Amino acid sequence: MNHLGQRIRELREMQNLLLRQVAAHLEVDTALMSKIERGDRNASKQQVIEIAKYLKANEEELLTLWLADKIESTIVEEPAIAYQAMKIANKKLKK
Amino acid sequence: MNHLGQRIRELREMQNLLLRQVAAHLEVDTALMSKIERGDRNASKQQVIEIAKYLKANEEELLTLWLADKIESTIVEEPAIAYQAMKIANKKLKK
DNA sequence: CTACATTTGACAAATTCTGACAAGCCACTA
DNA sequence: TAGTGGCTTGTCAGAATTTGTCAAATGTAG
Repeated sequence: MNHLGQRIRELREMQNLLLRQVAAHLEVDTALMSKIERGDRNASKQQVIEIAKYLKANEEELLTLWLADKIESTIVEEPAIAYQAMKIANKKLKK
Repeated sequence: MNHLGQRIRELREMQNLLLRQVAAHLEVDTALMSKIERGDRNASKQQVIEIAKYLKANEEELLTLWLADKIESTIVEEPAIAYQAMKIANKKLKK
């Protein structure tokens, strides 16, 4: 369960591309690319940008999913207080 | 700028306690306690719980601030997309 | 079976985090 | 002025986590 990976896989399969091809453009192992799509590993910001480029996807969309995944992994262990904490974080954001 | 540290300092000073005393109860160096209050270092969850105990504070309140700080440090580098990402993360939370 | 794509586990290298220590700063007071 | 007490800061080693690769396993279509 991973927003970014799911979306990447969707985009990749829509274009009939192989993991190997995307991985080659990132200059990483296919195994790593597989893990990124499956949510076993996080992509770096730069990798997300490269993926967007290669898949002709909207960079901001993918980065947003990437950030959402990071936020989720931050709060996942504390579901009971996550909502309140997000409210506080959000308040700071508005400044 | 750090929610948890500010609150801890507030609580500590209201009770006229020294950094040294709180640090002793956590069994850490005073320097580390100073950094936690100033936001230079993150406290662990267990440390937050111990601090709440020692300062007779509401544990959930402090943990919420602690989590808010973690969320903030996740989004701080990406303010432009943070709001949208939080919305996505929040949606997942509701399930 | 073969060929190819993907997944998985294990690992070393790289990076980040943790807490301690020592030195420094500041305010107060003898 | 020197001394004291509380807090802050920089640096460091060890611990913990993350990163990407490799090799082997699994899946899938002819």
